[in-house]
Amino acid sequence: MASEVTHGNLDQTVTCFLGDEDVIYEATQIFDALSDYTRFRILAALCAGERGVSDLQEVCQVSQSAISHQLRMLRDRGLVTARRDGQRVIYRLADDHVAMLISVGLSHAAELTGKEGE
Amino acid sequence: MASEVTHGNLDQTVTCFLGDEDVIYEATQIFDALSDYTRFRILAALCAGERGVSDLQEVCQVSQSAISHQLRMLRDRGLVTARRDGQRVIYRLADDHVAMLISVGLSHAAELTGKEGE
DNA sequence: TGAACTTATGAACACTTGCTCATATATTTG
DNA sequence: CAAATATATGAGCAAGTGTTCATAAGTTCA
Repeated sequence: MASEVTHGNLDQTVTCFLGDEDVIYEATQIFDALSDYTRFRILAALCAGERGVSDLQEVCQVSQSAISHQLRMLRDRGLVTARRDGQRVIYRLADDHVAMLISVGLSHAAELTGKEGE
Repeated sequence: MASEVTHGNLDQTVTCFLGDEDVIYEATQIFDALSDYTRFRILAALCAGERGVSDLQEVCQVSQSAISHQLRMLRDRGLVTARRDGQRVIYRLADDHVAMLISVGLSHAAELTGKEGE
């Protein structure tokens, strides 16, 4: 039941940044990246560690081109970084903010869906 | 620095639900609701407590129709509930999952933007 | 160098989104 | 009831999105 997440002064944190357009916009951009099924799966997969493009392609079950386009967007937005390893390109999360949000989002989604991980 | 959020077994939570299409879809829907500037401001405003439509309209600086359309979407997705009070209609968050995500999102956005609330 | 393999990219397209405009519905007051 | 106020809704549209298709670019190996 309920997630293991705790957060002090919730309302304060929110009202604190409510007037700051930049911060709000940045927040919506992060959520936007997480709002697509393919991208969400990419990022969720990367939570467990770095992955090659072909691995991600298999996990997400979409075309190579589709994966590559989405990876580009995630790269452009600074959510993932890439490095080459021979013919392959390995992706990883740029930081753990995203992993945190995915975890929180999944927990709550599970709760709403009535599958609150026993 | 860093947010006050903590979360046990992050990777476990993620990999636990990674195979569950329904849960993943539900998660993307939540993030989608938070990915729009207007909706985000609506929800962030509601974090501080219930608000009437005209209040939200003023906070978000968009037309009455635009606010109403977005509120409908948030209602349809179960993120907010409404009650009538005379001529007015008062909205509030359906649960605190959303407040939590907004809080986490804002904190991280602030950090990325270099405004990590001192 | 030239295949084979892997990833990236550009164009095109169907589909979605968030808004505006006009209008309908609901509530209060005179 | 009629007018005023507050909110909701439907149609329409410009802009954005995620995919596919074709092709380019980078890497390895013979």
